[in-house]
Amino acid sequence: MTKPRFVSAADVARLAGVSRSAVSRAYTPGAAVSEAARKRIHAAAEELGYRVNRLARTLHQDRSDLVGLVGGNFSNPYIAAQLDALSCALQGRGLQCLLMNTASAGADVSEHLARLLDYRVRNVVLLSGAAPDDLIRLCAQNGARMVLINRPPPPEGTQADLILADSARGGRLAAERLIAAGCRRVAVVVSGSRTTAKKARAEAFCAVMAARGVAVTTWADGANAYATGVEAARSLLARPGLDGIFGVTDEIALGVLNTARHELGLSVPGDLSVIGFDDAPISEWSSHGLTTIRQSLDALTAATLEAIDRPAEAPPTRFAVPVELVERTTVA
Amino acid sequence: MTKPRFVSAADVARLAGVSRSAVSRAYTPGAAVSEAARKRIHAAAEELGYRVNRLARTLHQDRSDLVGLVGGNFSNPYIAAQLDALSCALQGRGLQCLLMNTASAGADVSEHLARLLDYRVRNVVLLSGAAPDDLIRLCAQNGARMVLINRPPPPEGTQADLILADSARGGRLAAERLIAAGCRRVAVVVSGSRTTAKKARAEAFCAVMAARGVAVTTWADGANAYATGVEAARSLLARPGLDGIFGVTDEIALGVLNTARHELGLSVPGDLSVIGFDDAPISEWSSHGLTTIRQSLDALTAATLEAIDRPAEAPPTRFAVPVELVERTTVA
DNA sequence: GCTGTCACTGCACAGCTGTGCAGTCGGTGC
DNA sequence: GCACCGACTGCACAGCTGTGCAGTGACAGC
Repeated sequence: MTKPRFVSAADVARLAGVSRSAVSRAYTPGAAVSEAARKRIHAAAEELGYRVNRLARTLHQDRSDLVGLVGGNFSNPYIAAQLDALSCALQGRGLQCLLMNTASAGADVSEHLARLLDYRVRNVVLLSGAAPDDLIRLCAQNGARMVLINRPPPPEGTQADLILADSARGGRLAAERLIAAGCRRVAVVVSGSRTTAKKARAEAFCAVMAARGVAVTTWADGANAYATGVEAARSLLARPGLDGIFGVTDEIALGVLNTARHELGLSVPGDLSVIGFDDAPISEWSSHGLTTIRQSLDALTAATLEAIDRPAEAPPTRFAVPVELVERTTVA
Repeated sequence: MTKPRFVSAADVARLAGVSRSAVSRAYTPGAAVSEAARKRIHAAAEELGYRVNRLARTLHQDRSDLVGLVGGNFSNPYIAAQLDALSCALQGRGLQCLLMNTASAGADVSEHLARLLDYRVRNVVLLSGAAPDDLIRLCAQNGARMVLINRPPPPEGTQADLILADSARGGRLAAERLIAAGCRRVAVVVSGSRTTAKKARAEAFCAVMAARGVAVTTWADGANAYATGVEAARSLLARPGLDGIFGVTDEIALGVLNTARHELGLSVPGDLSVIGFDDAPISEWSSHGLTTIRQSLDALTAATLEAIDRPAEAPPTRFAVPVELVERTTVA
């Protein structure tokens, strides 16, 4: 038995008794093929299980149908929701998603990411993690438009679309809400590897608090993960005094919330108010009811699509994703 | 300004003053190139931002480096965890993940899935959703090995590796645990679109209950989602009587759990015991503490890798993923 | 100086598709 | 019968890479 191979247009042409060009044309809308030939070709293709090789087709065009989706931890609830929404939307546009998990890259994230270019992706979308400068350069040199979601803006003059939730406004909303709840000693929890977006959320929060004369403790350590929130809560709440905590991410905030409630026996929002940022699907669950700053997933997805639709040579743009306070039950 | 294009080996050859073959060889380990030429070529490539085009390279080989990952809802916590682990593992093997979200396909899931073959994926891995017969045939005809994770086994004789958690044993473990807790009137919640795996979990559960003379109510409706658990709980617990519920998936079980506790004011496990299946990361969170049947993610990932490593012409295999009871706090 | 060896090097082709261009063939109008 | 037109059709090449094969040059051995 011969080793199974992919069926090619030549195989179909042989079976249908036409030239290979005819096969190609039978799959190109608007191309000149007789109805009879098209029917014979489709029948032969069906029999053999033929599918047009998009890889070879890409050689002819200047861009492929592939979009590189880069993320660090796809099990983060908000990232997962983004991934779900984005992959749906992209496929609706006839594009395919090439996934890239940076967690598997050891030291050389940069080399790992560059591998996306090996597949001639037409776009690279960064959902999390930083964008190494050489990757941005590489994308520009190859005409692959790059989209950064809530990532630090690249150095001046480099090509990359930015999609940014209004972190500063979000941070202010969170601060004002805690103040309205009567909090007088608060903390903000950021992950150690703080992206600009997360830093901006924290800084805007601190600025408002400073203006109102409220003392802020900053906890910055660990990954952007649930465990970080747990650790932060244990450490920050070891001694009483704190009455409000802002988790710079829902996942962190949920770690804080659960630890406060179930491990330390605090009443939220009775003893402590907790507020997050993102509005991940699970934040709404009745086990959490997390008050949080929502960055609209729809707006974020729409902006990404718009950025991707722009031609490769168009100048980079900046999209603003609106932010709003979602009242639930973790703030007094 | 000319339209930016991908840099090709010819461009590099021109700049480095060598033939295009030399460029190709400079990126092929073990090929005959002088050290001097290799250095010049790498320098030129670096300057231009050249990357080997894997799409074109694939034309020469009989398989690509692409693995198709198919799922229905990537924001399901367990699916997301699978995706995270799998993408990491595959990339460690030098393979890339082509994502396929079946949620974006309307009626023609089959056509949507077949599009994966357009990219000459070397494997198709189904994380959720059913495998249409024609897709299985298509994969076989093109020599792309197919891997089904907890999916219904395809018709006799078709080529597909099966990775199956021991659903029956899991269902039995769940039943026995509820019986040990003293439950006398129980329910099982399955989604409407029940896969064989989920059906098998429910059936094994029911069989044990029947053998012990315990009445079982079956709730089968809606998607495999949190909302299904919520609805089921509202409906099933409208009148008192039930003292144990088995959610065929952690996400469903969490919907039941949260609704019982926070909406209906029941004490779990005081008034009601709840048990799930999967052991998703969030089940462990102190806000839930869900007792559940764990299907080892490590074993599942390892089995998938093993299946993928097998040559295309090797006969299909069946991998068993062990299952174990994880005791937490939702069963008396 | 001649020959053989060895390390490279480049040509040419394969691998699969899309497409410009020229050619075929039937049909129509006169 | 002839010119013309329109609808197809196939050839040949482009697009990018990997590789067999022949060729080139240096160099050692005699």
